[in-house]
Amino acid sequence: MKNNTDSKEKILTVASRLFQVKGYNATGLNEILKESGAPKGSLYYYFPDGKEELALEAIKLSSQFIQASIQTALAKYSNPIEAIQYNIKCIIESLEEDKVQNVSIGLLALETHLSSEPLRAACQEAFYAFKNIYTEKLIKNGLPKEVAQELSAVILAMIEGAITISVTQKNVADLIVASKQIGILLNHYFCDQ
Amino acid sequence: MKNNTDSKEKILTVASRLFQVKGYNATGLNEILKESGAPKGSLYYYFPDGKEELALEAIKLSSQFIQASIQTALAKYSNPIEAIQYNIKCIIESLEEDKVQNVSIGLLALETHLSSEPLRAACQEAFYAFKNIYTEKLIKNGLPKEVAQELSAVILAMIEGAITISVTQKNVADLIVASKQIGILLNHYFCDQ
DNA sequence: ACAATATTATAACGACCGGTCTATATGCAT
DNA sequence: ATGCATATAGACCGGTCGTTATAATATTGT
Repeated sequence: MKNNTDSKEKILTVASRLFQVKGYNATGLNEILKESGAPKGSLYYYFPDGKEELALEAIKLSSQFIQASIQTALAKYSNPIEAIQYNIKCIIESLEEDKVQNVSIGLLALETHLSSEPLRAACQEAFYAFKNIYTEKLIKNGLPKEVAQELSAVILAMIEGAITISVTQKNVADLIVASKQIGILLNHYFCDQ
Repeated sequence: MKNNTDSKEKILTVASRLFQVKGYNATGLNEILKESGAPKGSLYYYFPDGKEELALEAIKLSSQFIQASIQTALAKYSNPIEAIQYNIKCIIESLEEDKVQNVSIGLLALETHLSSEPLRAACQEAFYAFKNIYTEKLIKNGLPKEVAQELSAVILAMIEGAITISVTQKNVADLIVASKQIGILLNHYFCDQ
């Protein structure tokens, strides 16, 4: 029998967004159901292990969207500095439109790393995947692998941190500064080659 | 009547730690009371506006401790690069001892920025204060004010982001890398003077 | 049409939540 | 000792939480 309804997808889509924006602990299952219009029986039918299982799949879905965003942005320019700065520009635009969706899993990572090993591991994997996209872009432009890996760790950390501070301050100033300084730091590596 | 017991302080100290580590929404008042040994009546006696008021004071207390840590670390060396790297080294040591306490308010900031304006504003103020400590160190070492402000925004973002990723990965590799690259970035500014 | 499977629907449950309230205890000054 | 102000103690409340259970309904294939 084929799945002919959308309940699973609706639940997952709403959960993915709410978990990213409000966090795991501040998002209730009833809230997800209300917003998705799905029946409660379906939630446990599709996610029999409950909230944690739903969150695990939501993190994976979020990670895929974020990866796609990073990839799309990085593909816009062959120059890695421009590409990464464009990637940050896209994040800035999202935040300015009050869309905190699919730009960060930082909140989920911070709130679950001690309370749920499966969720921590999923966030770790997501961060690893994000870093890898930056790494590949840098390698493709001539940086040695170890340097590329270091720099992508720095880029991701700076973006995550700048998002945290920017949403708190309700302005994107720190992301703009981060973008500029990432450019200066990367320039140091590329122009010294 | 003099306060001859420590209930207010105990509540606040436990709350400060638990809110930082587990977050606001995952920490229940009954948990704070249990751990602090304080009576529930005292909680509402000292914090009549409830959980949010407690969290507000907890954020301020956390901020003071973090500021003190940054200041102590930065005072260890006159050279700002060494000082900031020492500051990060202290954070690394805390994380390695499984002490996520008084190193970051990132979790609190991310989970409350949309749900509580007083808490968001308190976190904003805290971030501003942290940045200011770095800014002053950089100015004292000859950087123009605007540059110093940009760089401290970057330093704080990188530290916050690297903490997020490090606790998720359960290793401090990204903080170590962040420390090194902050050195390289700052070197670019100081050696170009 | 029927059987098997998938999905829905929803009441109920125990646990926990933040907050309220009132009686009592404590501390201090007179 | 008494009275007043401060602080404690803990029962209670209505609400929400995540989960379970079960019956009903929908869907699909033969």
